[in-house]
Amino acid sequence: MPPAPDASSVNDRIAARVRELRAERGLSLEALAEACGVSRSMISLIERGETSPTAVVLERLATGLGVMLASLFDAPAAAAPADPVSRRAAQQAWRDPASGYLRRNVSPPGFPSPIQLVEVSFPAGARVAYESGARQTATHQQIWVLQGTIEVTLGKERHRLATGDCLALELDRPIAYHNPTAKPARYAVVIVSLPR
Amino acid sequence: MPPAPDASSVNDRIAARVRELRAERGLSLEALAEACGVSRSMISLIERGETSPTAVVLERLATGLGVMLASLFDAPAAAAPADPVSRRAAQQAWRDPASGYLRRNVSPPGFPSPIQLVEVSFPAGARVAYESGARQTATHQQIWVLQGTIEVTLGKERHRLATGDCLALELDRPIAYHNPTAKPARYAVVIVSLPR
DNA sequence: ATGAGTCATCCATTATATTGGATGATGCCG
DNA sequence: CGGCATCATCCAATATAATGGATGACTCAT
Repeated sequence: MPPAPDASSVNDRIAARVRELRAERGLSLEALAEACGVSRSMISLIERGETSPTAVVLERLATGLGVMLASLFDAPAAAAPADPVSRRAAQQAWRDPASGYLRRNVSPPGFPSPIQLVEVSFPAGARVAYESGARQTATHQQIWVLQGTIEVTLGKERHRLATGDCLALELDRPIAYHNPTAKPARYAVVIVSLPR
Repeated sequence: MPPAPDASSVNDRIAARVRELRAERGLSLEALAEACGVSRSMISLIERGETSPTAVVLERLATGLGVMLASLFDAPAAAAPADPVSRRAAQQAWRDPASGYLRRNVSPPGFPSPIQLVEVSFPAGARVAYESGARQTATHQQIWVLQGTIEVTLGKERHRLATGDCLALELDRPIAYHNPTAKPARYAVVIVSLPR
């Protein structure tokens, strides 16, 4: 196996990650070797990026370190979390001029989280529709009705949701919201975007 | 490297995945070998699960197949989506005998979604605490107060949340909930677990 | 100063990953 | 039918992953 132009990058990524994980757990090479059934010497070589571990060794390391195998290729985490709390008074709200619905972003805006939580107040009779578009990420949503009744149409599937009901979906088709009643409704949308 | 009890599983997972990906792209071993700079023979061995490829080989395969390295370990996709809607009446609720709080699982139970949505009704003065424990996944949460006031203590950080406020966190420390008021509170917990 | 313990790296050996050429099976065409 | 092309697997040689013991650096206690 001749050295490849990218060899140093994947082995170096693994090296940095294993060092990081071992340090976090306060383990010596010996202790980790016992925990995962890979020799001290091999772990040392891996941590210095001087070898390219096989899949079996990777899996053993992951198991011994208590992480998913895929995460051994992850870059180190960034620092300095932002404010984890968003106060209602500071939450950004936006009213759609066409339908009159009010959309409030509930989640703290600067905090690194895969979760986006949105509260929507939806007038009687209101209707709004979105094309989904092609995405590089998988967008998962759950729509939870807090008050009133709405209809959600995903592609050709229509769901009528009463207070407390919840619809889970992956956003891969056009989606439309409708309040078919004479009273306003309120609902929460939980949005999580994941790489495919 | 003696054969490990789990050796066949990771190598077999990779084998199935590479075969699947190559077939989808209609490539011969020769064509794939040229695309990714790994020998035909080696790809054949990998696809039959007869070897454990190193990280450098894995990365080359991923690049040549146009997928993320981590996805080479993926199991084949499951089928048959479940009911995407959960009705309030069918949602499982559970009352904690010690503190009296009521916990309702809002999310549709069988639908494959990374999101878990839970509604909690929390009596006046109630207090509940959890140790976080070591985890193989990163658990992200957002706690949104729907009614009343609660205090959430994450490790040594205490947050007082009023109606409409939202706290985002990663669950990596002990966490405690407290209702310091004379009125009941209600809050939603959005939980997303991601592989590390 | 000396001895013991801990830790990471070096060293020589073994195991196996990785390769390019050879081989056998299959299908197509004249 | 024979010849050719394509394809996956076999084979022997080379490269390197993976190991356990040895070694050197460092810290601490006497």
